[in-house]
Amino acid sequence: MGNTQLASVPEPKYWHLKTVLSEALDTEFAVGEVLPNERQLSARFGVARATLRQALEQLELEGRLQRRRGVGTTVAPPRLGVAVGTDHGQDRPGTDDDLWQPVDCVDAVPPAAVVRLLGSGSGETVHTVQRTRSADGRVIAAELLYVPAAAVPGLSAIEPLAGAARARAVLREFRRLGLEGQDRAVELGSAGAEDAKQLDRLPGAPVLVVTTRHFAEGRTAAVGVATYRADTCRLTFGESGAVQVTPQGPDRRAS
Amino acid sequence: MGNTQLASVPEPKYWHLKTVLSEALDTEFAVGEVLPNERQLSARFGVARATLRQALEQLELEGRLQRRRGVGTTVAPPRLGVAVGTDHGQDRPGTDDDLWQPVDCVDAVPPAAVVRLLGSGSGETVHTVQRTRSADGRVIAAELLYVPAAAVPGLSAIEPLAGAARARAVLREFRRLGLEGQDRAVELGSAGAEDAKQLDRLPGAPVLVVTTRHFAEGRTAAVGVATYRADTCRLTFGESGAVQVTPQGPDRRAS
DNA sequence: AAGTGGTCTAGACCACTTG
DNA sequence: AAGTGGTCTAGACCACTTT
Repeated sequence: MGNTQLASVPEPKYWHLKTVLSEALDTEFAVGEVLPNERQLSARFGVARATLRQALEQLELEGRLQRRRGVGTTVAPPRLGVAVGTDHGQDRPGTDDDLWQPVDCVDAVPPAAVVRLLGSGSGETVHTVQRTRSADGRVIAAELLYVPAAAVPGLSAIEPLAGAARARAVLREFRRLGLEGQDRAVELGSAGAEDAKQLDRLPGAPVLVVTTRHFAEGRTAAVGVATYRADTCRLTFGESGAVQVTPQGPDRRAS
Repeated sequence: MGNTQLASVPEPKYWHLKTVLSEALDTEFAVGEVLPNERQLSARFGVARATLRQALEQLELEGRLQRRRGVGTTVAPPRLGVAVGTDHGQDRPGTDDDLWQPVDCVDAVPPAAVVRLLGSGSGETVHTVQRTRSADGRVIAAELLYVPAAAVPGLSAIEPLAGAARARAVLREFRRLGLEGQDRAVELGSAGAEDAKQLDRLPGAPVLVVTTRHFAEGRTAAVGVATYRADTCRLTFGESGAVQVTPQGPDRRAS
């Protein structure tokens, strides 16, 4: 006998490292400060660079760090609380708020999963509006809003429009509908190539995928698929008045 | 000249691998089926095992795969849609629904972030109720519900209780309050050691952290921090009637 | 005991940003 | 050109589950 605790809990190195770094971040670093580079850190802690990276990846996933190739690793600010309006006028597509910035609009046949949600025909093309949402001058979310042509009949006449102008036109028509409600789902995903570019992240970066169904006239009038940067965003589902963009950190359980 | 596309887009191997595997999963495998082991797969694709693992990790993050040490890698079923009630009677702690299963209850001083949300004193101990939520016989979420002693004054008399019985007592008292509303935030996190055990995952596994503020008598009466398995869960925020446990996959953008 | 995924190493090269 | 993080390799050993 002698050692009961030491051998019986072979905590992975990267896990222990993460804990140590996490505490150091709380006490010895300020937001925005750059950490020593990975080679220096791995040497200092006496581990391989891959192991050190495993710890950094976790901390980045938790929104504690921000890493940029060619630049370095910096201490991330607390996550931004972004309101994903539940039934306030807020999120109704087409409203003049500039939460969302129209980018483009094409007609295409949506992915099978979206077709299923729309309940429309399988080969049908729908207006696909591309929008981005920004905060503090940075893009934090990219959305594809799928609006079946049947839902906005007034549009065919304005055909010639393209790009952002076209997107605005579709949204304007869409706004004419009396929206009856929305329906949301949130899940974890990883950024595709296009999303990654818009979010200024590498492909595969973790994102929170918010799928919204917009109801009008008893049917699903549109489906939105928004991808939020999971590293920098905390999605808030208000209800109690406060239309907040609360920047206060919510919680982190004992590590 | 000659090659413009080939050299200009040096897509990472693991990314390409992920795409190939993803398509194979759609066409050649059934849910629950076990894949060849990592050494075989890496050999078959002519890459190092670490590279293969990078692709598998992403697919697991997206809920397409499930890996268990000592067992193997299997094709995951579509994510489970779990309702995170917005203001339906549903989620009121203490209701007899068995969405949540009381596990334990201790009095302790909560993490700083929770203290901030509660607006209570800093050194104050609060009733900390531990609950788990299951679906299909598996635990999908673990929650710590922080209830300040001041909010449930009727409890001190029943002191001797402990464990799950104590938890039920606190919830019963809490239910007596007239809840006025809730407030939620969702963000990405990684499972701590205790959470991981309850969720049957390894520490560091990705989780969706749902922070709920319960309002009563014009104050924050309790704060819940729930961690949902991000690999298997899709959180739904109903509003349109349907109290669903929709098991249909919502979407996945073109890879 | 055998087979699986999980951790770790030491090194190499690449893509990107910045002076 | 120098410095950063990102990708990739080939191998080793460990922890866990199943037989």
